[in-house]
Amino acid sequence: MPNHEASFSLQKVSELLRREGLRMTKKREGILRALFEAKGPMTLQEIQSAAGQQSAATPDYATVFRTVLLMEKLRLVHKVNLQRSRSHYELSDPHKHYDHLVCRDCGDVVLIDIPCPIGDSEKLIARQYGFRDLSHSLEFFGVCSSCSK
Amino acid sequence: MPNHEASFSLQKVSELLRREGLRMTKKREGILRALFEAKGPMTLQEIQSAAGQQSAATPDYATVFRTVLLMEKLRLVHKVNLQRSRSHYELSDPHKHYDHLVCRDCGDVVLIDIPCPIGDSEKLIARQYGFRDLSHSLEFFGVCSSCSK
DNA sequence: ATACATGCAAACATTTTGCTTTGGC
DNA sequence: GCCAAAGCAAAATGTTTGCATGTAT
Repeated sequence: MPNHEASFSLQKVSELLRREGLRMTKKREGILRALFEAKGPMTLQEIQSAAGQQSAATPDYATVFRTVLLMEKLRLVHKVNLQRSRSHYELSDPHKHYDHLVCRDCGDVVLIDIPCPIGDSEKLIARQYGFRDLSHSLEFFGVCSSCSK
Repeated sequence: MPNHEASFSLQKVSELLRREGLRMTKKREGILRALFEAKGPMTLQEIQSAAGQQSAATPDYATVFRTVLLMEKLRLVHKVNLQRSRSHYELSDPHKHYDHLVCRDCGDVVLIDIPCPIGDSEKLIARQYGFRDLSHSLEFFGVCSSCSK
């Protein structure tokens, strides 16, 4: 059984950082673990407190901010648009592509793992508009069943 | 030739407001015109200054904020996720569905009018997850040709 | 006359930065 | 020991609100 995790693990991130002359620290490890175990997109605050439970010491907010920024630059993490005041982040694990379904009323977020209807469009658009290195972000908004009552 | 604009005009918005006991004012008209004539998603600041050019007096920022908020509640306007610090807004004209292609480097936004591959998924998802009243937001990110050089 | 709409200024939330100290290699 | 990372606190940015004033009906 192929282990997809293996291609996107702390190990790998560690190596990636090394190659850039950067370091894998306890704090970064905690932050990454938090993201690995996330049930859905997280705010910086949520990442911070989840990271705190991973290892004893809760990282400073600025540390979380800068680490997530770094991961974003390395394209290991990306923002998710949930139409809220704070940003939410998620791992860019190529083996887990999730789109999101958000309740406009209570804000609940459901991960939907539909066979992504976008992959083909992506190539087409890249060619047509001369863009390269495409990715996309797809969110659905609606009213969930509890809020419909 | 059917006039699609007719179903989504100042007139119509005016009536909609009336029905809610609200008013169509000069300022609101300017703000709406700015949105009608938008070349792409706009920030509140951009809306403010474009509205100022529509009519002589530039509306206060708070007025723009509250007007856009109101239009959002009426579902005439929605936020677009461009992964920037400020929010961008766009008319929810049902006859013009645009998805966006954003350059990760220079931030340029291109409107793409592809035959939307999502409509079908929407119904499916609504049924499967018990959500109603679905809409979606789809953005592509990549590097544009100028930035590739 | 009565609300709704606006402007102005202040409050708030969140993100971002500067600088000092700590710690990985 | 050197340089990156972390912590702390302050600044910057963007959004939201309160209240007094203006204006449409």
